[in-house]
Amino acid sequence: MIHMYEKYIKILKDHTLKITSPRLEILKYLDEHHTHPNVEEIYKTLKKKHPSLSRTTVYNSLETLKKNKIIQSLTICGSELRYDLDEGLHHHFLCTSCGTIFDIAISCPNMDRTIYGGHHVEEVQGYFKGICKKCLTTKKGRTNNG
Amino acid sequence: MIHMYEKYIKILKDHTLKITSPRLEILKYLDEHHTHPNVEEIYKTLKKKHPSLSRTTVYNSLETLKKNKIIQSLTICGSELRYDLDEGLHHHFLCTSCGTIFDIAISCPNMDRTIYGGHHVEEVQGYFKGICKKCLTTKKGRTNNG
DNA sequence: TTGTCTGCAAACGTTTTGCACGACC
DNA sequence: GGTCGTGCAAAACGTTTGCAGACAA
Repeated sequence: MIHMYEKYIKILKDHTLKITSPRLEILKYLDEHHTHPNVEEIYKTLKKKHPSLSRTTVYNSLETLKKNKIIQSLTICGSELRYDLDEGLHHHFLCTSCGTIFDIAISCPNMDRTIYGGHHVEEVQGYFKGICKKCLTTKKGRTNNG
Repeated sequence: MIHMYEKYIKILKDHTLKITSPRLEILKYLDEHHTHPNVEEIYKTLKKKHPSLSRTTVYNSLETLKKNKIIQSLTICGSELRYDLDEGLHHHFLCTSCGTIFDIAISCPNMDRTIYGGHHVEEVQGYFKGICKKCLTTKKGRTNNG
């Protein structure tokens, strides 16, 4: 795989963004890890390969990618921002037992409307909290990411 | 009105919580201001009447009320926490032009289910972003709370 | 070469913590 | 008298800013 970054280079080019190492790495990371990581997770992981990487750059790059609608951010329960590839309308489920965040592909007619009660809706985010399937069956009272 | 706090005293009693001045004032404030205020707004307003009030107490009281499902917290776009009386399922619309947060009483069949994809859903939050009715008609490009 | 991106250090705003005092059953 | 709530100060946390030097186009 000589061109493992080709896909991400194309995405950046399509948005007329400059091709930089941090942007490619972050994009690759989010493409390969659909775990809705926060800044710290992204930073720590990429820092291993690229020791010169700074937290500021991670923040900057995420902001740039977000503005270009390549990625999206989400926050559940007022915790830190988490990031996700922006791949169409989907919602998020947070398991309060294991801390995992799942994507939920929900089709809800009311949530697709662009006008609601006279307001023009541009963005929709749905957050669900509860106990995930896995934790329900194992019945282990685990706390966060266990 | 000798007993303007009676309503809030009852709520606290019903939850076997101690009746304290900060709790009553915060509850009263949220009941009278459905503007989804943040901690600073609540603190600054109540501080005028009760100069000895501390920010810590506001945080503590909000946390207690939240744990007892009397109020709920919300955060749109990763900004600070905002608070709201917990009055059944409703969602929130943030106007990116004037910064106002509206309640949206939406009835979406998929969002009322307690089991979704095998996961047990305990809480649902829907966030909508866009331009509100008022800003659409006045067409004034205002930025935040103007 | 020019404008943008990176990376460091410091600042910032929000929230949490540790602790002593005070109120209430 | 013991438990719980309050209020102060300090710390922690996630994020933003200012700036100098590096890099992509």
